[in-house]
Amino acid sequence: MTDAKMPRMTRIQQKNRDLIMDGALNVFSANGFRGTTIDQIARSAGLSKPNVLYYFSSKDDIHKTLLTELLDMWLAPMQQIDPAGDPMSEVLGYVAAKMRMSRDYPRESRLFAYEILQGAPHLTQILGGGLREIVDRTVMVLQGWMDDGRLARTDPRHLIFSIWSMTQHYADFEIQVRAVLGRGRDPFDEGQAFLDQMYRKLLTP
Amino acid sequence: MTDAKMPRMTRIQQKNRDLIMDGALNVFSANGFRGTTIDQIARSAGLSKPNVLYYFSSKDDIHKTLLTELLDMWLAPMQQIDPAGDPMSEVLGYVAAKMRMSRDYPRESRLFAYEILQGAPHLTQILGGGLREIVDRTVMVLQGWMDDGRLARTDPRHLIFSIWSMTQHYADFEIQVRAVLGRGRDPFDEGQAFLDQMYRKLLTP
DNA sequence: CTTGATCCTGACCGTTTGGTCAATAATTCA
DNA sequence: TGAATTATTGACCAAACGGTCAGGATCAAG
Repeated sequence: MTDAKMPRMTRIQQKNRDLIMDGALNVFSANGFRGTTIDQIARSAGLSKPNVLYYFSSKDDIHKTLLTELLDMWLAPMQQIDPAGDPMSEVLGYVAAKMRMSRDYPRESRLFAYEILQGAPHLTQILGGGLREIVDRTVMVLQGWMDDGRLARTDPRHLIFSIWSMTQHYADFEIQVRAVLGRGRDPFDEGQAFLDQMYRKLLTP
Repeated sequence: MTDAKMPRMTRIQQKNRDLIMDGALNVFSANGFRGTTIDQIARSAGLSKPNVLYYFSSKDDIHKTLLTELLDMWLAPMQQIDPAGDPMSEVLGYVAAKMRMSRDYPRESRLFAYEILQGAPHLTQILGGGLREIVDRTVMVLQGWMDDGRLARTDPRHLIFSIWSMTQHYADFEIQVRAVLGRGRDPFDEGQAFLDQMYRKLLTP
């Protein structure tokens, strides 16, 4: 689904577009859209500014492409929840997966955080459309488990919000977290342990 | 502590500085620091750009002043936790207070969210200094309650992180929350109910 | 090697932006 | 009232920024 749509893509095109996406992710996630210049992206990608604009028509184009390319990967963990699995394991597994995302892909987390904060100018369709459907599907699964008495009753949608906010907090506000915890501690390990305990307690029937 | 330090402040100065602070809060919280122009602040305040720069020396100055002026108010709820009060009520009261802040002061929430996301260029001192002390004090109180068996054991610092992230999520990512919930629902009321239930369950010994 | 397509860049352009300043208006107060 | 202080603004500047373009370099294929 990723690259099959454009068979006529040179190795150079492939490589440079990848470089630009990575550079753009660096800069956008650190400075937001308005705080990012094409020059910074070019420098981070190791290319010249006009060369960047040879592959993408505008800064907006880069940003939009980056968001849409990363969205699937970003939402993947929720879609891997298995309705046939053990409820507690599935939920805790999802929490752990999201926590791993925050640790391993903080740039992506911040990129989306900026976008939503900004009012999601490039994601409005997805927010009201695809995302809601994905959430609804998960809500059904959770609701089913609760109806079966295999999970304590809670509002499934706010449960999802809580997982999103708490896991992404460790990536988006990492500086604050580290400042409060001090040195020599691993925010992600500790956070993972805390969340595991928290959701086990909350969701045990 | 707020205005007593500068007795020689005209009514006009007082009024215009307030207008600028409010306009700046509007624009900064919506667009972030780099996404904000002095012209936008001036327009939102109903003043001209040079007039804004008559009261503040630079855009940076406006931003810094705004952050420091709002910080106390932002951290107030945590300092109102009463070590002599009932543990569960105090914690749930704090959660409710933070939730009310998200509903009533979403601009402030987003302002700080942008700042932390950005790497807190204007708050580094406060993050490593004052904030940590305030948190430490609260951590002591919580730890005491847990040691006395009046609250279930958890990591107090990560408990605080969870409260911050979940309550502020409803302000910072309000667009996403509303998109997922759909119309006709009150995110803040529902969120408050969810959090109340969640923390009651988590913290009951 | 030749040719056509792809790739790359220095120089450039118009606009936006943070900030300045001299001049004018309004306010304060003796 | 009148002088001194404070408040306000249009015009302006230099730097930064998004984006363009003509022309040259590189590459793939016959």
